[in-house]
Amino acid sequence: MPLTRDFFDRPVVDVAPDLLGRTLLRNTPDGPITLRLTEVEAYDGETDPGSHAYRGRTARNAAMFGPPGHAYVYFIYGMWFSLNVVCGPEGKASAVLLRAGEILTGTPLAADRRPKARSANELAKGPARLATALDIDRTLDGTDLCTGGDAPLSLLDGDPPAPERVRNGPRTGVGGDGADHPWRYWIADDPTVSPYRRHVPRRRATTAP
DNA sequence: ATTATGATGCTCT
DNA sequence: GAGCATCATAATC
Repeated sequence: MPLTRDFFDRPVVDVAPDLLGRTLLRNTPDGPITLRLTEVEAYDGETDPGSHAYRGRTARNAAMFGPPGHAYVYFIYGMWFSLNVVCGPEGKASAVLLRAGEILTGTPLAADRRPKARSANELAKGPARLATALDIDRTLDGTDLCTGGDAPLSLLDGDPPAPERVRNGPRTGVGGDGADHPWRYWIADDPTVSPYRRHVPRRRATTAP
């Protein structure tokens, strides 16, 4: 069964841990892939400087201001996509970044898209890897994840972990004033959770003086 | 094990 | 122009 609109129409820090263990279903042109979520991060557009929506609505983040339960997909670092689920009431732009998971079915399809993965655990171990494995790009931005069935992308109820298995800590790669929030959630000891990396400010090579 | 760096282009100021 | 919610690879301990 798909998760309901009401599931996502709650504070983002409540929805995020509740997404662990849920099933993400991606119907690709070549067939379905399912994934069990093991790692997520919450971004609160109202109060959180780490959120893409903190400075207001733009063309890129428009989906975050729409109804809950829809996808927000963005392009990053010139080559990757990341998948989020919009949470909270329409107009309050919060979202959960889906960071990692365990591929349950359609593993050959995922492996074809991730030729550099050295094990099944690496197929979706990180937000860009997850998006690559599941063939997710900006054409899915704004799509409804509560439809189920043959929809291109949906979130189903799945198999949540026992509450004592849920861990939380600071978010990966988030610096500045948003770094303090312990809004990364993962399943303890799960081999598909990505390694934590602290934010490192980096500047591209400048042109010669 | 950790730390560094190139790739690559869009978005916002 | 500066920075980016990353990945893969290489260098070094």
